[in-house]
Amino acid sequence: MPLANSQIPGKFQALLSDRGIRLTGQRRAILSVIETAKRHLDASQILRRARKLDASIDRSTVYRTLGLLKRHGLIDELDLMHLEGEAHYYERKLNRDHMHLACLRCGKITEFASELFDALQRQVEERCNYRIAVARLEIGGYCAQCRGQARSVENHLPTPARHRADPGAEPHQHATKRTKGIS
Amino acid sequence: MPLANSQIPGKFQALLSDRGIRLTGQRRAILSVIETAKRHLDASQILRRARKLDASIDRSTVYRTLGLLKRHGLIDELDLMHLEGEAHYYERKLNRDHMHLACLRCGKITEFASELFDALQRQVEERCNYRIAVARLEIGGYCAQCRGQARSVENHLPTPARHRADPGAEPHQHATKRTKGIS
DNA sequence: AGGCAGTTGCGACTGATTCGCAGTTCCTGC
DNA sequence: GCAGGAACTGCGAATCAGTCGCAACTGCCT
Repeated sequence: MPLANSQIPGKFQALLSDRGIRLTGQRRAILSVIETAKRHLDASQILRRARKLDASIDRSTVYRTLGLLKRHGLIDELDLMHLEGEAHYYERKLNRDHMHLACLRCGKITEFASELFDALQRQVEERCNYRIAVARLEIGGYCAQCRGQARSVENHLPTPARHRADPGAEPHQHATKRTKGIS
Repeated sequence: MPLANSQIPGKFQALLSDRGIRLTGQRRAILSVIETAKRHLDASQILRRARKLDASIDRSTVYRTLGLLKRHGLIDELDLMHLEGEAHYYERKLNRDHMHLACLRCGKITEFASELFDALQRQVEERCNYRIAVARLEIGGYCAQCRGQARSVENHLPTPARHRADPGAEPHQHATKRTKGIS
């Protein structure tokens, strides 16, 4: 789910075999699912789609392949503020680091890249004497559309009103719900 | 585990009762554990410590209280790059937002606040028309100490060396190991 | 002091992810 | 092309974090 869709299909395969990693049918299927995804997918969604290409693929293979790609820095793992469940989401790593904004009300995910973010990373490397491998900036908040609508957006805001009990717990969902569970 | 230890003990209690939230013994115990923690704790560690104050406290109470504090914006939830397991870590929210650097080799966590980070958040609010509630910037990389030592830090780096199989999977641990599992 | 809404402990449950193992397959060297 | 072995896979069971329903309990307001 890149900002610019500048990915050469099959690039993953080339990269992996260049590194002496075996290319199996299952891996090819999983890679192609990730490479062609138009939105962030979690492991169970990747499994479901990969099975359309190779019905025998197993859950563990998906997890093992995701681990492999992660270790090789080809994909990024996201939490997307855990808007629904604890699953992780994956996207192919792009040239440009970007952050993810998750609307706590509607669940919409927005991506945003910025020179300031790049500069911040350079500052960290310098000032903290760090070599950055992955930088994950995830923001939870309220999008313009949701702020436009009525209803309490008061959570997280410094509203020291008396006798106001626990604010609403769950985020509303006008975004697409997905079927849960893997396999 | 704040940058500056400028927390007034009992502040949480006051804040909660100000908001009409009932202060039970269990909550007091959990709050005090979080307020006095010198490092990031996950739910099971919080439970273990809270039980020293009130032996009857249950796992679910810890989770429910953490949820409460989160919703009220009194604590932040962190992943710390999932260096060990999938548990979340918690820290009391401070005035100043800061990022967390996790060394992928030794597991050390470093905190860092920066005007650039603040500026970046302002930019996001403006350019994306967003109201930010939580901003979580987590960085995985290699600290100076670990880079000083030998051994492959090549993961994640663009090293298209031929015939190099899967890079080492697990991060080494010279940081304190913890016992896993809750209750 | 009394009452009850808000909390709690318990035990069962779910969903995500991992693991050991035995069978299979890709890739290399011949 | 083909054999051999390391790398990979599917399977089933296990683990682990976190959640839930329910009946008993208790702060806190009046």
